[in-house]
Amino acid sequence: MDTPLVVWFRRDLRLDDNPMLFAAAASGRPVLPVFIADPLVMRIGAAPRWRWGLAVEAFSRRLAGLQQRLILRSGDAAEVLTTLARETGAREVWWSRLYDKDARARDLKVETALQKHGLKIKTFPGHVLAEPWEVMTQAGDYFRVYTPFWRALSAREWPSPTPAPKALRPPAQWPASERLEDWRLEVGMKRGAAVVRPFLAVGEDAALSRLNAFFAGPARQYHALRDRLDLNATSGLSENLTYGEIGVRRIWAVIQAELAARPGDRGVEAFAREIVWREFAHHLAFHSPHIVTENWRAEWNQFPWRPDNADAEAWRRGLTGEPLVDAGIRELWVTGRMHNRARMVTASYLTKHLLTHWKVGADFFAEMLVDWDPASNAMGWQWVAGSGPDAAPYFRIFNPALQAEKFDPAGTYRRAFLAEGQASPPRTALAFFEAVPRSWQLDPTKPYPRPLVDLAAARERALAAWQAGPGATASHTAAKNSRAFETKACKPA
DNA sequence: TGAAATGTTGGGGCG
DNA sequence: ACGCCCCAACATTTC
Repeated sequence: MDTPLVVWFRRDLRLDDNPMLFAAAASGRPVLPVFIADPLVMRIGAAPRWRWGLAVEAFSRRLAGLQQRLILRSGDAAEVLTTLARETGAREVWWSRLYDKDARARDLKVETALQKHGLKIKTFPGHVLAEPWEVMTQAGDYFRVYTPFWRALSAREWPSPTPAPKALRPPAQWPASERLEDWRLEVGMKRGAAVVRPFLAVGEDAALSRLNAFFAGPARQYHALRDRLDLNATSGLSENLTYGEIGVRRIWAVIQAELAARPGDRGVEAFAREIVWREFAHHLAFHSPHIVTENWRAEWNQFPWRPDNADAEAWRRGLTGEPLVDAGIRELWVTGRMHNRARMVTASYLTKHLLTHWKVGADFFAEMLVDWDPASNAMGWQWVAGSGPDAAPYFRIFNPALQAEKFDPAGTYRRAFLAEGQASPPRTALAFFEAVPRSWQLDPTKPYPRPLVDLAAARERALAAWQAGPGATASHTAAKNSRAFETKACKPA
């Protein structure tokens, strides 16, 4: 068999810890790497689409180091792959599996179409540590609560990362490639691209540097400091994981090595739990694909969420008048990302204080986040909203003022992103005004907006809505009632 | 990976 | 010296 293998890259733009590429190298056959600008790439949000292009560019260079190329094509994936196979004589197409609804629907369509043309398909793991069907309850069901999921997953060993291939056999002839610039992936970013670009760490080398820097520094203190908005205590790897510039098995291997050297290290353990939250999101997206578009818990379908509205627009613009909320949103405009704690606070504010549907917020994040991932984004929003997995037996409403006191005690984070009222605002705070559309006519010297809502009153409103709906049927209420009933019924007369 | 209400404790002021 | 009150700080309970 000397026909070339088509290896279709999507969210696995790396050489290291890439089981598909490792197998392709081991096969000894000519390898034809391809990236396709199909609707799943072209129809995502502006920021992730742009960032994906940067990942493709970096990965092309990496392949060039192996005297290889990344063929670029655009169009329907099934058609592109069929054409490419016809042009090159390839009889086999490989890819790394993805698990969210849209990707699976696309991949299934591609598989069917290619098989019709007599092409062989082979798919590989690598995007997650454990395949979604590998971590199940005793009863054979999928986990709906994080802690038992964590216990089940972390108790087991998972495949080691494969090394980067030293060589990849090129095909006898290179098929034509489109030019990345012609895809205009940056077009939706407008003024944002220049502002956000300096905050990115693009490509496999940058990702590995981040991993090393994290374990050389913040990892030890991660358990204590990861929630602090005013410190750089996180790994920043979400941006790279999204496009597969680093593999989770590589990260897991480093975690295990660190834990072997320092058993019970609380910082490293806490980091492992965050990595497993990502696993949880992907597994949920596989087992309950509706999580991306529908309330994960059906009892939330009657909740009086407001559709998109003027308050939500103020939220998107970082103009709610609630300092921590606006700081978070402006961090997103300026850096393309947001600290996880700020994501929770801004999401809680939109869904509770502004009583706006989580999908409005999830859509905005999908447009803006360079680390946007359908599974993580959906799970995160639904978790905060209350309609998702791992719900607490009470209505979780973050108080932005209290969260600011706890996680930004000196106001450093807020000052970093809120220019108004500062004599000489930091660059990051001013950058927000360069990133947003001019048509908004924002001006850093104008006064900071007054609060959109009274926190206490908005809290009461949300609480009342919950008690009238999901809270009335929540399991804890039922359990409490039945306990009370039992007590009465069982008490001797 | 919540917040507020409620309960407990202990120190200090003061009669 | 003592009891009482107040309140902050912390812990626990409740939603």
